[in-house]
Amino acid sequence: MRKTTNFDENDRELAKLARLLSHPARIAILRFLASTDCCISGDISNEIPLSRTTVSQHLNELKGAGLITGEIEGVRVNYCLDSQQIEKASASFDGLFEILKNNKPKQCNP
Amino acid sequence: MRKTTNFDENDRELAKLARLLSHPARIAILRFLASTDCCISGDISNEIPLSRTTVSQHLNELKGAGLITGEIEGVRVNYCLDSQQIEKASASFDGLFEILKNNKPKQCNP
DNA sequence: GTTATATGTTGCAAACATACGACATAATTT
DNA sequence: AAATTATGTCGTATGTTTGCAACATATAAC
Repeated sequence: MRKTTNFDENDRELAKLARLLSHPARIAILRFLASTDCCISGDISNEIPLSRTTVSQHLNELKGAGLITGEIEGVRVNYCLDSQQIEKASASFDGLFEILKNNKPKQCNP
Repeated sequence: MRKTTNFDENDRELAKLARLLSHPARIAILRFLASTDCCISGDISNEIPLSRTTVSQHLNELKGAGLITGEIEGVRVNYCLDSQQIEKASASFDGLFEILKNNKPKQCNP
């Protein structure tokens, strides 16, 4: 059914990135990681109004895409933003919006 | 099941916006609209490797969110980017990435 | 070595998204 | 008014995401 293969490689990449941001929990997680001056592991679960299991899954998706890293440290896991990947993601969105903003006035609404 | 209600209003709005960009067809549609100097209606379907029905649905989602407008003109419909909404969306993403980029170096990877 | 703590994994159900054929509508052309 | 063209809507099939409880693992504390 899903026919994403037929699309432009860049569009597909950006779509994947956008999907990561398409859930408020994942946005909240990213913001939380940016706000703490130390990388906190399970405390994320306390900040997010979802079960630990579900938060863990969201963390995994973010990690899978490379936006965050998770360093095991004894029993704990320290999650961090991957600044480079964040930068790349940011640039991708910028690239799209640059194109979208440069659309000329059209004949249909003069 | 879906518990998005418990989240920050801004995060929820941004998530909705991100969801729109989470499918390559919708990104392609937006880019196509930005690239044509006249707003074309069903020609979008020819540009997108999906059935007319499916493209119509994607157009509807984009219209529902206000990112594009669709002016009926006889038998045809002229779709256009809504520059103001695009600008707003762009600013929302910028706002998030601004926060994410300003994360200080953490103790966990010194 | 047992207990407590922190975390990850599995399996399942509900909700949501995607894709399309078939039908409906409505303006234009013939 | 019949045929054509452009578009939208409905129903339905299937795929994907979200959410959680229950179980598994593994370090640390006692």
